[in-house]
Amino acid sequence: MKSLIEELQWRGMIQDMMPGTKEQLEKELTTAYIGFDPTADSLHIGSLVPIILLVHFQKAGHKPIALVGGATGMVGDPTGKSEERVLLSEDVLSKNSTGIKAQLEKFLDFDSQKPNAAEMVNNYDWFKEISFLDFIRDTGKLVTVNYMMAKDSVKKRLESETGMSFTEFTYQLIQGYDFYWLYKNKNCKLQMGGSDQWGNIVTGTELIRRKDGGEAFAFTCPLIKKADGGKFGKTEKGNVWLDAAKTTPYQFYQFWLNASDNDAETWIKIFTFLDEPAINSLIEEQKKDASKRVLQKALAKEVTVFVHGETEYKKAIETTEKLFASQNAAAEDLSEDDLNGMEGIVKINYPNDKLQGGVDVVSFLAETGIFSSKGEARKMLQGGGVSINRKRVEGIDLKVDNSLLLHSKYVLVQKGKKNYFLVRV
RNA sequence: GGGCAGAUGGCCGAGCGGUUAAAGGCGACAGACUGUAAAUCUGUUCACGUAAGUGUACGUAGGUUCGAACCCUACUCUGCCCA
Repeated sequence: MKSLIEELQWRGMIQDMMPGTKEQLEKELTTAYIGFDPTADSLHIGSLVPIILLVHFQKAGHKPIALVGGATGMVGDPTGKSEERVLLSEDVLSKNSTGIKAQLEKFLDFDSQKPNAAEMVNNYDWFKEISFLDFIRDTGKLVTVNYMMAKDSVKKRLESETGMSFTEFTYQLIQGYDFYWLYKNKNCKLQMGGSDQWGNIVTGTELIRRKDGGEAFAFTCPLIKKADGGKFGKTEKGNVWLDAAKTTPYQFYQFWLNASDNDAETWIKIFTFLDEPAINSLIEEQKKDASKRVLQKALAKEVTVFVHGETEYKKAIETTEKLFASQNAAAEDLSEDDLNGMEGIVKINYPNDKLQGGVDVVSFLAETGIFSSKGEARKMLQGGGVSINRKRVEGIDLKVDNSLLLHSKYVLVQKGKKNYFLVRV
């Protein structure tokens, strides 16, 4: 049986680790925390890694704490940012914190009967009590500016054109204090986070040592990137969210299914709970015939089920199969139920009477909102990027009228290969 | 308070009186190829318009000029240096 750390190492989820972390975890039930930034009212898949880390942690019998950064969010983490951040208002922050809290509750076990029940905290709760003077006397005094300036996140900004405000400079102290507070009040001895958080985390362990002579531990996981160096978790529509209202389960499923071969191999270890033999055999299979995309399918399945549940996953699969499995099949073969039952693709209503006399494609595409203007629709048509009922629209002279209706009710429009729209008249 | 430098399209970055809706790159979108990959190649990329074109746009406000992203003035913001 592998230890938790060994398991995470095999999955490629550990970048840096403080000495003694493994021993601490083997010694006793340990409490650990990860912070989540309330920069939006929903988490996106970038936050999935820390969530999964917490789940692994809890599964291994330790106690996870999810910290929502109500206070730190007010300051703004300068890490990885080349420019000063715009401050969020208190309203927005509290709304975001609430949204994030609700999502986290789905993934961790908060059953307070258990000794390792998960807990959720908001650092605003303790920071609101602390006065500025108290903070600089009790905490600021313990850390030298020299120490703080040596951090990468600070160094980079000092060298940059835009500089850095005092507010952001203090960020690491605020986050460091969080760790100290949790150590003191919740016996939390471990902080995890993305590797960009290393500097902030270490400030925390230093504070614990200097304020209290205590010993605390930390490890970080690598930041996820695509193999081609692109940003992870972005699609043509922007972020991939965990909230089904923002990113439908179908779109969510598609995101993972579209992972490149290289990415799929890395990601399946990180984002799923499949064990080593299972993953290895999938990788084997993938190597034999990459075109089957077994890795992508397994990855997409596991993650979709984890986030949205079995039922939504099944619907996503159904829609996927209808749209992609038999791509040569005529759109006319899709039954009315098929069309209507496709969850997650964009559905648009269009007034029937407009169609009676026939509408030119360009206006049709613009008026349905599939394209934001006629000019844009035309450009895409001329580039050959639009299909109606699975047939490429050649030229821009096509009239859309009743004869194109499937089941006298629907028009299936594709923008590019993967973006489907169902227009109902 | 004083001096210096700078502010250009989603980002980076050229332009320094007319041929500039503004080179080049990145990113994004689409096409070809394929496996709903990756890499590569091609096209598009301010808005509206079939087009000709029109409207906006080079920090903000004025000015000089037939004509200004480009020259002048003031202001705002940012960085650097000095006090």
